[in-house]
Amino acid sequence: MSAAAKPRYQQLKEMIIGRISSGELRPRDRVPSENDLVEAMNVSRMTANRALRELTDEGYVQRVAGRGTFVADLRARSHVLEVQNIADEIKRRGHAHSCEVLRQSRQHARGEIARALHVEQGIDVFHLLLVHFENGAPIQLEDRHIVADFAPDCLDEDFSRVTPSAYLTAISPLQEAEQVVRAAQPNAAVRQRLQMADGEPSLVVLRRTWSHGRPVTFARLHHPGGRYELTGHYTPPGTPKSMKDNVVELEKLQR
Amino acid sequence: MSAAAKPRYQQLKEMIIGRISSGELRPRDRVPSENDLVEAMNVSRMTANRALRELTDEGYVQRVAGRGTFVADLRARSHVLEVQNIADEIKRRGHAHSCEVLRQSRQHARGEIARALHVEQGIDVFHLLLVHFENGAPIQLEDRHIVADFAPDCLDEDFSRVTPSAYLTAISPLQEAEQVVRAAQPNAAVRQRLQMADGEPSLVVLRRTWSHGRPVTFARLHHPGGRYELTGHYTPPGTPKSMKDNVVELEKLQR
DNA sequence: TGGTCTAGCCTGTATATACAACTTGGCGGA
DNA sequence: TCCGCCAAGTTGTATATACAGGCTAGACCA
Repeated sequence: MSAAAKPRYQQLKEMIIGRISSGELRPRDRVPSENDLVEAMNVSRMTANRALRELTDEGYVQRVAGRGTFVADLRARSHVLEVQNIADEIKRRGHAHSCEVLRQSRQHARGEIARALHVEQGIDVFHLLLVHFENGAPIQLEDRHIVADFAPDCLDEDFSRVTPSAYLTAISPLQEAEQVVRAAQPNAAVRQRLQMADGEPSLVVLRRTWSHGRPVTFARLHHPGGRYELTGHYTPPGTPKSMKDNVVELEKLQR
Repeated sequence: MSAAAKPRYQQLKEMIIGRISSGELRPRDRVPSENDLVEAMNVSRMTANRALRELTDEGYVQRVAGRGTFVADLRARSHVLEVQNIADEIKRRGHAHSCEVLRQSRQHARGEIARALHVEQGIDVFHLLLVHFENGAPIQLEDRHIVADFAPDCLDEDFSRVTPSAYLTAISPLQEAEQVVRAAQPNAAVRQRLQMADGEPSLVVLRRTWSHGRPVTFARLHHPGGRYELTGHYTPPGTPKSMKDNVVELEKLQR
């Protein structure tokens, strides 16, 4: 295994990402300044600057000239995850989110679930089934399996208060995600849970999430086609900040 | 308008992006080396290095120690656009792409189209309607409007050979894109064009694309729910390249 | 002719230094 | 007390310099 000497700026970045991931540094906490790093890590200021600047570009921290460097809000880097947390999305629209837990149990992984999570048949997994409501109307049926040893206390959690997504990212930051979006005809159970009209299609998102190099959770998210849509916005890298502000303006106009 | 002095590394980046956008520099062409820029632009090598390094991070160029800096293949930066070009996506799967042009006309923008493109009612736009086939099966109905003065020679183009997406990015690189994904029941016309079964839902992507700060095209892309799905993969920024290779492995395993 | 080796160019990284602009807190004067 | 101003700390940028390591073409030798 190549323990090849990594560049020092990369070492600095990984050290800081590690302290954020571990929870030692929390959003809005102060990150060591360039001069702190110069003294503590015995590097030049340009090297410290490069590390912090790249972390800024990557969304981990925010920097303000004259004030310092701070851990970014999770929201600020949510573009990586897009629709990560339905509750946040609903609140962002200024609506009320509520949630009903239908199932919260321990199971043995079988078939599709075992394959999706890359685990042996029969390994312990938790199964969650819950419905999310926006202003009282069902908007998402979340059918999620979680590798048991990743979240041992999963059965004790009250998921009507904290969404599984928020719970999981609190345990360990999501590192990779893969998702598939498709349109489908819901079966009777899904249609009933989501109070969907006859013939109304559903938008299904299958999402698998990795942490520390292994899949830890696999979710099937069903949404009523008439009440839900996925939105995305792409800005190419390298766009000066001033132009990005214009884009936000355009988005507002669109609404 | 603030002609505020931009940083010199940013000026360098924009100069090079401009030369790529204009077609003066084409994929695989050589980009001026750091020392070239030092002499030609009268900057220090570190400044030239920063400009080229950031262009590398952003996918515009590729650098090889000992050889030089080269314009990246368009494919290499496609992650920004995701499903940008259906033809490329089909070819990547090793399948045959073909396309039938149903309409290619000049119109006056009205209602929804005018609003989506941020133009006055009655402004000239081009309307394209075409069906894309994967191995002979219809996979996408593309209903696209293009601001006329952005692509004046649009009516002369043979879109059965070059997709509108490729045509548009050749005129000027896409700068921002916004998209909405929803599941819907197709109307009879769409269902017939895509040879969809009764009751089969469609996956609809609405995509609006900006260039130079203004919307230039608005597309409605209908797909048969049973034959098409959107996939996405997210890796957090700052992941060392070695780990990204692992992710690719996982993707392959998944297939 | 064919193989080897080296000079020269290129990127990648690291350091020391400098100046500008911004923010905050505290000091001092009105 | 309140206002203004300045010093210290911080980021943002730019330069000059240095060394390591990859790559290539052409010189050189057998």
